[in-house]
Amino acid sequence: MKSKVRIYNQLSRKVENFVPFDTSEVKIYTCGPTVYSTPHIGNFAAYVYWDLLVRSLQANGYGVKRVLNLTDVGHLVSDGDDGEDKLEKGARQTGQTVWEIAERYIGEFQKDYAALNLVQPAVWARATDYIAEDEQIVDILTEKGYTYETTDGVYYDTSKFSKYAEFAGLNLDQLKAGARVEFSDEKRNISDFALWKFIQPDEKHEMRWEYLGRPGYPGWHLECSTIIHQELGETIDIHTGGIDHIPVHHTNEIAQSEAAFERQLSKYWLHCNHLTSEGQKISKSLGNGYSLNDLAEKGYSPLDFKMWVLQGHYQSERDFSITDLEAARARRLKWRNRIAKCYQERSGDNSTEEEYGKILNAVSDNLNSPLAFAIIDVLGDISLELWREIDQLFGLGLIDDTPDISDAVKELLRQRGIARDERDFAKSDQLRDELLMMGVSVLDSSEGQIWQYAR
RNA sequence: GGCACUGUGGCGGAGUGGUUACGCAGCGGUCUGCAAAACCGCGUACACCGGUUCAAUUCCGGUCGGUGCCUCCA
Repeated sequence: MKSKVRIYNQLSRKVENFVPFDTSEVKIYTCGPTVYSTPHIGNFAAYVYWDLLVRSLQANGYGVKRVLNLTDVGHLVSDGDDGEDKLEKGARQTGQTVWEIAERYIGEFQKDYAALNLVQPAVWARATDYIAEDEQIVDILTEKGYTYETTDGVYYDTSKFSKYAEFAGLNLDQLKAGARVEFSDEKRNISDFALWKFIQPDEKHEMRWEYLGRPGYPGWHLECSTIIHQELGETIDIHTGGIDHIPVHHTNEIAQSEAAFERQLSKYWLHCNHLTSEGQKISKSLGNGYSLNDLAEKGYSPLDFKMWVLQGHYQSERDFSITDLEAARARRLKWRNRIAKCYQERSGDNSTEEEYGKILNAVSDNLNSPLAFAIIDVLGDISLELWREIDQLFGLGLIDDTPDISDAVKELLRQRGIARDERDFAKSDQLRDELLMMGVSVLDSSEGQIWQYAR
């Protein structure tokens, strides 16, 4: 009944058998959002994929302790001097404080997170709650000789970390050739990054902490190293994030943590690919991309969107479109109406534990939910029990959204049945319309009436 | 410029050295007061050119195309 879990590991660039340090507590860290704008479908696709990771591990009997961070510290828009802090910018535009901005978007994010029926992490870690620990890590790195100071901050000297380029397969010599941004003259190496930023006397920056005798704030890679160390320890099982994090953010995280603690940061690294939206790249700076709210206005539930996400694979490039969302919605409705059929005891149950095993097998093989869905599609009549397990595995809210119909609706159906038996079609059609208004469609089969959800 | 990924039928999307993926949409049929659903059937996909092989969509090489990262981003 349990399956062998296999996942792609960026470290080896291969699909590997998953062997955790402790099966009762698999430690997972997920890079969370920067909370300065309304999250879009591209952001959420990532959390849907990682939700499937957590659920598939749980379905295979593993205990999971996952930490998800919330980047509520503003960071520069770019690495250059012209950058503006994202949170500070949002605050300036709305007249709110940066703290209010962070609070607002954390609320939005967590609301959508729940609407997508995503498994709650053990810890929601806010970057600003870990400033003292950030400073400790900078101190450790400084003691070990990995840092140097410039006029604008404390930098990490990447030339001191010999395997810096390994993780992403970087060609450091070639980086500069195609770089589109000017780098500070004070940096010793092109790939060096700020661990801590100083706030200049003329600089407006609401979020500030006193460190090294002057006001400043942490660099944007530091919080993940800090939070992992505080909440999960020196080595974790799985680190997840977006594909964009490989060359910079995760590379820097490894450099920080492994230099400071001299232990491997994570055994497995998973990255999801990005979404485009109707042919166009989604990015925060372009401001495109639907929010879950936008989809709701078009009549699609968050779980329709989740269905769409899970119809594809986390490592492939996906293009989101409303047409495809419609296909996902139709498929989900079809599944829900197979559940509705269970309430009506119309058929025998063909499902077995072995069939659930096939589904779990597919998902356990590097999160192949598209294959799992195909198995479900052709399974025929499934018991309510098996639907519960499927629901548990994917978190699609199939059963919650498909309750048995009320006694009042059942009574209307009964009346329609009588009218039809009496060949009073005017009345039966009228009752059918009435039921449809209530979201229930009635079909006449050779064995009598069948009801389904119309939406 | 460097590195990485990718090219499957109308759309989406798995997978495989030789056998139906699957979903949506479409067409035909069964059923039916009508409608719908369900069920059955259909369309003859694997960018191109070579190579390996008894056999390639599936392996190898090349060509062409698409995308991402190197700047915030999942």
